[in-house]
Amino acid sequence: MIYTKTGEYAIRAVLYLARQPKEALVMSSEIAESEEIPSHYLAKILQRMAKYGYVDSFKGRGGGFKITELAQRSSILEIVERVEGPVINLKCVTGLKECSDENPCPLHEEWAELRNRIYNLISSKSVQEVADKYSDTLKKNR
Amino acid sequence: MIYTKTGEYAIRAVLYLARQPKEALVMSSEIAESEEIPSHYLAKILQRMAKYGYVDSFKGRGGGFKITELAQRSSILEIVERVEGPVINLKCVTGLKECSDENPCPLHEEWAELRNRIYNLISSKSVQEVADKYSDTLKKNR
DNA sequence: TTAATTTGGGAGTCTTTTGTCTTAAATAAA
DNA sequence: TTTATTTAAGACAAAAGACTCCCAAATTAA
Ligand code: SF4
Ligand code: SF4
Repeated sequence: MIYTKTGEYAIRAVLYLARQPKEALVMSSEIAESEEIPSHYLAKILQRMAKYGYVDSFKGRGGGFKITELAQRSSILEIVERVEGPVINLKCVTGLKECSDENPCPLHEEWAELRNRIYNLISSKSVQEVADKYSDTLKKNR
Repeated sequence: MIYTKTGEYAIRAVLYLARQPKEALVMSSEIAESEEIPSHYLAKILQRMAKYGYVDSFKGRGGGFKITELAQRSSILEIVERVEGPVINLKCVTGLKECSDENPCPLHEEWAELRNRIYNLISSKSVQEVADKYSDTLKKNR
């Protein structure tokens, strides 16, 4: 992955929630089972996501999580960056020391383009858009 | 980075060696200093690279390392994979669970293309080609 | 032969990430 | 009210990655 497990779990969870019927509450354990994520670990992540305002949480019997509007209109990149710390590891393929746009290694030109496109790929669409289109293909292939 | 520090250090070291005059020996400590890599840590990596046949090593005063032909004609990807274990983490931007070419998430099509291009970027050129072109730009900008 | 230098090899530490466990708080149902 | 359920919180454990240190082996120079 381009980001860490924690970030990946966060995205998978939030996309799972985005695919649920409106206002439906889903338990942490259900998400963990469906997405095959370590249950307690995911619970922690969801806890933090609740603080960040990406999910709403409800305790007690019948409780669970649901996605917020904030998360629905956020991009995948935004959520990942919030959850797993400052920036994403998208700097360089080689990580050479002496380099910049003026002093580029032979891979830089193509890499810079790819890096931009990746960045764009995960920041230009909202979570809800991605989730909806995904639901569609899941339905079609049934 | 797309790969780990260890892999990055290995590549930087081998590219450094590739830029040296033919048959020149360079001490581990010199590479470490130039490339700003923790000295003892790099020593370990070079040790392993010697086993893999990517560098030749010579002990004692006047000793050091030099790149082998194997490394010169290898790709960056090949060396990284050898040094830091099985495969590179280039699987997916989202890491969704239910997905394949038949059941793709909305990002898959573009991602698959980008993934291929990244793969290609670091596997199609030899270390020596990259190093030579890099030396050129370093010279020009002087 | 002795001393200095440089890599080889292995043990060990520190940090970050990942994952587990236990208990408390809130809520809902019995 | 009591019990069951579900999230909140925090301590803890395990694993991986990054980095350090020490001493042995080889080689060169004095
Ligand atoms: S020049 Fe660009 S591609 Fe090359 S090492 Fe620097 S940032 Fe990476
Ligand atoms: S469909 Fe493709 S892009 Fe989407 S999660 Fe699967 S592998 Fe990744």
